[in-house]
Amino acid sequence: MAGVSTATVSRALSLPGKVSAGLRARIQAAVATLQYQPNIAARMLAARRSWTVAAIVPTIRNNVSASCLEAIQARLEAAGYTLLIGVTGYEPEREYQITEAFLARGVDGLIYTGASHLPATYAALERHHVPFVNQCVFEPDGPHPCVGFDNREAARLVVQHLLELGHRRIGMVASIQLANDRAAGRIAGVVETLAACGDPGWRVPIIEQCSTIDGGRAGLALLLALPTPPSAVICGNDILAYGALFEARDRGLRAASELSVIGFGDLDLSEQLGLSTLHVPAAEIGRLAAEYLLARLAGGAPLHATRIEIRLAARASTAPPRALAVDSAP
Amino acid sequence: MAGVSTATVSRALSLPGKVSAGLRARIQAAVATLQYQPNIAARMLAARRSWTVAAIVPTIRNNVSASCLEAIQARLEAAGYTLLIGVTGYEPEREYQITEAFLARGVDGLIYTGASHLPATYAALERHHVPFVNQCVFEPDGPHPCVGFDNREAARLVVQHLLELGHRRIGMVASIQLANDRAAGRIAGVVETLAACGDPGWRVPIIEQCSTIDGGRAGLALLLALPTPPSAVICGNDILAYGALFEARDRGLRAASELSVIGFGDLDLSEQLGLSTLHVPAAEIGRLAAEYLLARLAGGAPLHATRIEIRLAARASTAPPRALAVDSAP
DNA sequence: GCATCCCCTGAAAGAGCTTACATAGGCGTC
DNA sequence: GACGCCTATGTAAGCTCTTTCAGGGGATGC
Repeated sequence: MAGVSTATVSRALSLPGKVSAGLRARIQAAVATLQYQPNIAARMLAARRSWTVAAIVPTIRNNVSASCLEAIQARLEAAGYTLLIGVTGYEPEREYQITEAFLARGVDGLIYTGASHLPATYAALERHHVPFVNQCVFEPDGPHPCVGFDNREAARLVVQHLLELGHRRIGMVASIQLANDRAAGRIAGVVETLAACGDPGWRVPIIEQCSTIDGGRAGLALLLALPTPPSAVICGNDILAYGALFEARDRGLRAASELSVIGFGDLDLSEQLGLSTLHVPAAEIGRLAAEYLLARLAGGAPLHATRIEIRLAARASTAPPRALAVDSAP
Repeated sequence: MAGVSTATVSRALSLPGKVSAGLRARIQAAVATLQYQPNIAARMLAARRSWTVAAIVPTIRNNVSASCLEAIQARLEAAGYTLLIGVTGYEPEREYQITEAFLARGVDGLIYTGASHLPATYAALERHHVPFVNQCVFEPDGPHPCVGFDNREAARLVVQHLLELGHRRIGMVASIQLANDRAAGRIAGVVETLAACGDPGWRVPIIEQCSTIDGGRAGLALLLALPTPPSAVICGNDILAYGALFEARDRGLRAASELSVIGFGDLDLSEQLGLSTLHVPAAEIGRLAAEYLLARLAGGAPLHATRIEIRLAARASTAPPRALAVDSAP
């Protein structure tokens, strides 16, 4: 209709700079009147490029994941890419299957959460020569590109907050650390910091639970049943912390001075519930992860590891333990 | 490698029944040793079928959406389809763009939330002859297939619950009804039911707010600033209800007898927060929406409209209003 | 004024699969 | 025993784009 070859149309659409202005206008007019839309399958086949990137996350049931995904999507779309989302449910085997499925679909890049993936997953990535990035972890010395923060260091911040408030008997309700390096990092951070700066006589009790409200409740219940229950509880994430908070409330432990609870992640509701927590800038992580991949896809060699600043959001759920609070009264 | 033609391989892979057992085994062995993976782009191009279905939702920031999506994904995967997710942020124009993008990608079917979409969106769907279904609405007489419940009827259930508790002064914090037929349906249901069964002297105040915690807080604040503030507040969804609950708490309105709040949706946290709400079986809706599409894709003519049963979850946030509570005391 | 070079465009060859159609056996039937 | 039909497999023609390569035409330089 524009009186040109298909080659020129193809160029006008994907490399507008390579076609003269007159032709480009004619082609665009024709495209508009014909409502022409390129067949993406044919484009993928011919160009060996899908303009598709996949993000594989353990869950979409929390705002941190959602923010992350939204940020990734926004950045990717601006660059003309489509986002595919995979949800593993924290199962490495499932993650591998999803990886294979996406690779078969010809995704141009992948974004993972955490750095601990099945060897088969890494092998598949290697075999297809597809770039990827691990988000929510920071391992500058590791072999894989990443965007995030050091979970041990984050845990240290949390512990120090509690130590400064005067807590000595500190417990933890962690999420299952098997196949979850972020959970493992947080546990390690708590243990290390307490070993270095805490009461030498205190062996920190750690309960691993599924990341649900009920998991948090059960975890706290177990901690409170100990002969010497802790005065402060660190939770592996905010969902567990909500559970702990609700369980404490139901047991009549209302004030933070009776039991301090601190979380990890800073979900939307955490501020409203007065939960002290480690704030994670999810949207920024997502955006930078997408940025990394786009740079790779454009042929660049972006920074291997990007560090994200985190900060502690101290709120009402943490306070000096009762004994101290009394001591320090005038 | 198996000594057969590509046609036979293709058949062995997609229509195993049409190939003899011996060859099938030979081919599968070859596939395994070569780690052969079909090129999906080529398959899409040749078969004019992408084995991809898209779900377009307003947001993924709540558990109802997430449950829905997970259920859709599970059902689709079982049938060999891949799910593409689009997020509109409640913007019809964006929804249209996403639709066009997915259509260009050759999706085989689409799942929408609600039934009010831009004419351009419906036109695009029509033009491509792609089947779709609207979930979370039930309009047996409407022109479009749907899986869900009648939002008016649901609102009626909520109003009746409050009326039965003895509330007469009922207000509403709704989500923005522009371009959101579910919000509009709920508002209409509240107004109608109250007009029919409520106090004739009471004109129900309705505040529309964005579906956020802060929206809920602001909405409640406005209602409480009225000359005759309501004794019970219906919220368009649970997020708004959380906001209302927090605002009420911060104002010292602790008991449901001072101010009853009821939501819509029944998110994970609602039970913990003691929020009365209309329970929506999100996973079932998602599963059935996927089921509908799969049936269409298989050439069938499934039910045009599927009704989902809903129920009211009465919890601590609703109670008889104070005056009545006192009256009914012995 | 002619040669050189560069820019723009077109022709044509794939990219890797599916599927309609052709073909070759195998079997049942009369 | 021959004919016909059915099933299993092969042949080859697409599906719709991208991209290499070649060529034409205009501008530039000497």
